[in-house]
Amino acid sequence: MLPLELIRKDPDRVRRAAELKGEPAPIEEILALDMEWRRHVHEAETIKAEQNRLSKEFAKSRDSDLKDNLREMADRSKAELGEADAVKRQLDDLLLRVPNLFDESVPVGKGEEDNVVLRDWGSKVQLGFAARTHFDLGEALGIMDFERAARVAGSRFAFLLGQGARLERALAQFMLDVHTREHGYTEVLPPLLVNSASMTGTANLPKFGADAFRVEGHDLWLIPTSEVPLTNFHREEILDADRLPLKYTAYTPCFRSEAGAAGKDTRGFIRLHQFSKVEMVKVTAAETSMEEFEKLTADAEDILQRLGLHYQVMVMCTGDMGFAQYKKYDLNAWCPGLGRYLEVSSCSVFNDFQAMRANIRYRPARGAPPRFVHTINGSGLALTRTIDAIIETYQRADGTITVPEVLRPYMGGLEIIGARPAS
RNA sequence: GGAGAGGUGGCCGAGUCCGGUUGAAGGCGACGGUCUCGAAAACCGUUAUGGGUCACUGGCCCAUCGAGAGUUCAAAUCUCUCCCUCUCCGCCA
Repeated sequence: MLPLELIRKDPDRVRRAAELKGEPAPIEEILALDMEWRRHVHEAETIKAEQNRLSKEFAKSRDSDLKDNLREMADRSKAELGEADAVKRQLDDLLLRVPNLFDESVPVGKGEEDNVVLRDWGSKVQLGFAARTHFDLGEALGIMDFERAARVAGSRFAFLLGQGARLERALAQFMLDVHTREHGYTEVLPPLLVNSASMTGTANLPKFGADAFRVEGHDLWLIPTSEVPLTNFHREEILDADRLPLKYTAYTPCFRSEAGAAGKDTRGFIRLHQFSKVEMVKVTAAETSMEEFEKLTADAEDILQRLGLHYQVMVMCTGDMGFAQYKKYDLNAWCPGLGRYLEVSSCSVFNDFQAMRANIRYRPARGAPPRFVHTINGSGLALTRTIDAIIETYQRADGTITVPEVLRPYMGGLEIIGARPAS
């Protein structure tokens, strides 16, 4: 969330950012409620101060007139405080619905069409034959099964089998190894269910509850991304500055209801209720967040490059970057079978927007007052779609798939998926 | 799941029965100072967070002892609900 102080001092800036993001922001209501809240708080505290003073006097005098007077004061201060709390609750709820500001470098735009490709790496693979889709190849090879998944769970689920399942395991190992050994991240195996406070901390609540799965009868949600447990790991903490930046990575399944995505990407291993992802999360000091954001993006790109996948880096425009993000890059990998790029990573910097919600602070120097940390996260990478890009990029004319060299050690030396045994 | 014990400041730990100058003793740690060539020891001092307000590089006030509600003039202390931790039993991977 944004500091109330900022909305008081510079409401126009907040209004403009919300407008360009295409998000409604209840600034007028907030300002009105803020005034009302402060009026009640001031009144309540004034009465309470006097009541506290006289109460000490009563402890000595036991004067019955004074007691009557105090009882009346207690009623009044309680009533005022009740009013103040009620208004504050409304105010806080509205504050959680105000979108984040965005960085100067973010292009202004309305939607997808206004995103800007910053750079690309590699080039579209020349196969020399008609490219097939990953789901076509995957089903033919018996490494993907959508039909049985529909029977066992429902639409938007998939089975990976045999060398396909192994491919995902290999990718996860490979990514985690690179991030932990070379990029300096700490590997985490987090809870896959989190409470509402955590979901609010990362801004998945209150606005986006419909996108996640909730466990019936419990205050628990299936994580839509491990960003939620990783970022909330330090919720309600004050960290020492010399510990920053903290860097975490986790391989987990992610669960999304995909409400509102009806009819979109229904074919293939693209938009599922459950998919897995290696996530990277950084907790940084305010001064270094933009730099660390670029580095985190580079860490994700490093994986794509080692896998030999052609991709582009796209900076999301104001209208497409999301409610909570301060700046966001999407990494899109080329899939020749689909004939389009698939988003395999989304890297975002939030500044203190999540930190304020999750109340994660750090002490810049000894004795200095605490400040909110900045949080950053990005996929490094989404496993499912990376598998799609690999299958489509490394497909061979006979429908088998070459295993990218960096993955072979993780696949027991296997070079080709689907090859018939030599015997 | 059953029975019991407990959750207090950066940490340890009093206080809770018998409610009141206790935002909280004492210890440890950390920081500043005295001493010393320097260090250690000793001694002195400092050491929570959020918020409101004002004649604002400071003062005054309010809140916070797991969370929430209640009783009371007054709650860390009494009552209720919830959450969490520990021990034992049961059950399991």
